[in-house]
Amino acid sequence: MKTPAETEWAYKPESSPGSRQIQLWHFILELLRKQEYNDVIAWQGDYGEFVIKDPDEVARLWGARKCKPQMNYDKLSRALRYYYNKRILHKTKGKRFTYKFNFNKLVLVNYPFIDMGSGRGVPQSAPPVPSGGTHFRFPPSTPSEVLSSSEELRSPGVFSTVARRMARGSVSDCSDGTSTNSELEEAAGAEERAAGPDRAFRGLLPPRLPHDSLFRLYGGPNPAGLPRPAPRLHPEPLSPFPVSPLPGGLLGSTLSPALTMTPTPHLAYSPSPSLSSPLLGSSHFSFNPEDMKHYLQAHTQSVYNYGLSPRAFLQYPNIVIPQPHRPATDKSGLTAERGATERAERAATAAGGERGGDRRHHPPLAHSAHHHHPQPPHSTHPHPHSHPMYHPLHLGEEPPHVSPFKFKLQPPPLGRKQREGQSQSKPRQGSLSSGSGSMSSTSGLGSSMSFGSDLSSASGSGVISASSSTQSLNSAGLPKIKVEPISDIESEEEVEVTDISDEDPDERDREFELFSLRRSRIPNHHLSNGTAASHHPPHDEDLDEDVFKAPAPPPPGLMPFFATHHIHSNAHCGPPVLKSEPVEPVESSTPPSLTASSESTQTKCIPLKLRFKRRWSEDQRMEASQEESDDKKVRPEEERGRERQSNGCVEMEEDGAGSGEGDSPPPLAYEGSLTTPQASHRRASAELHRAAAQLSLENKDC
DNA sequence: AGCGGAAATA
DNA sequence: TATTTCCGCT
Repeated sequence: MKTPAETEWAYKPESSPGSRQIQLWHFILELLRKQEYNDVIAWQGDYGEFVIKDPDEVARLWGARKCKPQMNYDKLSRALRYYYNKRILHKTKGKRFTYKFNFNKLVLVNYPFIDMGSGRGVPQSAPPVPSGGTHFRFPPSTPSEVLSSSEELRSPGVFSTVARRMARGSVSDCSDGTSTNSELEEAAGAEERAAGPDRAFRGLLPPRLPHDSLFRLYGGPNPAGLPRPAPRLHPEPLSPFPVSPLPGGLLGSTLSPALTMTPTPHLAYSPSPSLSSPLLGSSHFSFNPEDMKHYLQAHTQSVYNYGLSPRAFLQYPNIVIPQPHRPATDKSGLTAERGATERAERAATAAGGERGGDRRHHPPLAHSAHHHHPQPPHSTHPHPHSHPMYHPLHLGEEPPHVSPFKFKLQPPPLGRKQREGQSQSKPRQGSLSSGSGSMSSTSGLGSSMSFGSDLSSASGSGVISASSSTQSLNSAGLPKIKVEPISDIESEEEVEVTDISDEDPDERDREFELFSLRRSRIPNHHLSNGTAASHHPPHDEDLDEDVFKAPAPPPPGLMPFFATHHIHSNAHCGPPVLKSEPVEPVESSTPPSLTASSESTQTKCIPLKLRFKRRWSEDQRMEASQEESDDKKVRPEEERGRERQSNGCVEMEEDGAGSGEGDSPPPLAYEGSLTTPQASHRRASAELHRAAAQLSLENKDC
C-alpha cells in the first residue's frame, strides 16, 4: 500500500547524521497526545505542563522505543534534565514528576500533534495553550483580524508542527524484537488501519487522525492491542478539526497543534484563514481571482486538515510546491511489520523485566541486541522521482509519508560547563565564552532553528521562497541576515527546532529595536546559493510567529495557482518540480516583486509586531519567572547554520499531496519579512514555515 | 525526587 | 548530537 514514499523518507539520509532517531521530547509529546497513555502521562496544569503518572511505564515505553531495555525513570529523567538547558522543558517545581514544555520557546516544528492538553479530550488536563490566555490566543474570529496578523504574529504558541515522523524513527527494531516501535506506533498504526484509506496519513506517525477519524481517534479499538494498560479510549472529540474536506487533505491530521483547542475551531477558523493569507501576503503575487479562489480554498482546507490555525498560513511566504523527488517507492509493509514488532517488543520487554530497577546494579546487559536495523528496503527504490509532476498529491490517497523531521533542536547551551572547555572539547563553546563579552548580557538565545531544507529547498520543494533568511548575530550583536536561497537542491536544510525563545522579554524588546534598525539596514546577505545558513541568535520574538512553514504542496487543483508563481520544473528532480522561486541572488533572492511587496508588508508588520511583542514579553515573563534559571547553562550560540543538503528534491515532495498545505502559501507578510532584514523574526517564521512545508511534503511523497 | 557532572555510546 | 549510564550530592 502505501506509499512508498512514505517509507522512504523515513530512511532518508538526510537525516542521516544522527539519523534522527526519535527524540525524547517528541516521544513525550506523542504519548501525551494519545489518550491511551493518559494514565501514564498526561497534560496537566497549564500550558505545556504534564505529569508523568507512571514514571516506570514511561521509561519502559521510551526504552522500548529506543531499544534500551534498561531504561528507567532515572535515566529518562536525566535526559529530560538535559532539556532544561535546551529549554525545551523545565521542571515544575513542587510537583512530582511534573514537567513543562517551553512551548513558548520551543517551536515544535514537527509535531503536529501537540495538542497539549486540550486536544485530548481529556478535560483534566489543562489545556495547554490557552490557559491563561497567556500565550496563545486563538485566532481571531474575524477575518479582518486575521489579516491584521498582528495577532498572528505573536502567537507564540503555535507550534507548528509538523509532525510526522515519528513513526519512522521508530523503526528501529531491536533486534530481539523487543522494541521497536513503540507501542504508540502500534496503536497508531492500528488506528490508521482502521481508518482505512487514510493510510495516507499513516505515514505520519501517529496516527493522526485521518479525517474522519479525527474525531474519534482513539475510540477505536486498536487492533494491535493496546499496549498500555490503561488506556482508555475516549472517543475523542478532540480534535476540533473537522475533517478535511479535501481529499487531498491528507495531511491533515497531522498538525494540530495546540491550536486545536480552540473552541469550535473549525468554524471559527475557517474563515479567517483563507482570508488571511493569500491576500495579504501576496504581495507580490498577483492573483487572479481564480487563483485566489483556489488559493483560499486550499488554504482553508489545509487549515482544516492540519488543524492549523489560520495564522499559520498567514505567514507563508510563497510557497512553492515541491516536487517530489523522491519518489516514493514503495515500501510497504512497514507498517504492518511494525505493529508486529512492537508487540513482540513489548513482550520482550516485559520479559526482560524490570526496567525500573535501580540503576546501580544493573546487570550489564549486553545489550540487547540491538538492532539490526532494518532498514529499509527502500533503498532500492529505483528512482525517486517517479511521479509525474504533479505529484504527489494524489489526493486521493496518498501517501503521506511522513517526513522526517528535519529540524533539530538544539541550541545547546553550553553553558555552564566551562569545564567543557577542556573536557569536551567542543569547539564551539569556547567561542561562547569568550564571546560572551559582547553579547553576554543577553541572551543568547541559543536556539536556532534552521529548517531543513529538505523541503524547501530543493527539491522542489521550495517551499519557501523567501525562505530562510536568517540572521546571525555578529559579535556586535547585530544580526545579519542571510538569505538563503532556496536553492534548491542543495539545500536541504533541516529544521531545527528550537526554542527560540527568548530569554528575556526584555531582550525582546530590544530586539525590536534592533529590528527596526536592522531593517533599515539591510544586511548583506550572503547567500550563496545554496545554502546558507544562518541563524539568528537570539531573538526570538519571532518565534511567535511560529508557525509553520508552509506547507506543502498544494493539491493538484491548486497547482495551477502555484504554478503560476512558483513552479518550475526541475530537471534534476526529475519531474518537474515546483519550486519556489528560484533563488535569486541573494537577498534578492526574492524576486523583486516580492521585495517590494515585502517591504510594504514589513512596514505594516512592524508595528504590530511591536505590539505583540509586548504582549509576548509579558507572557514570556510569566513563564520566565518560573524558569528563571535558565541562564544557566544554556547559551546559545549562535550559529550554526548550516545546512545541508542535498537532495533537494527529496523529501518534500510528498507532501504535496498533503497538500493541503501547500496551499497555503501565504505570503504575505512573511515574504516581505523574510526578505528583509528583520530577520529574526522572519527567520523563525521562515523556519517554521519550512517545517510546515516539510510536513506537507512529507506527506506526499515524491 | 531531583539535579547535574562526567564519561560512554551510537 | 542526543541521549544513556553512572553516580554523588542535596
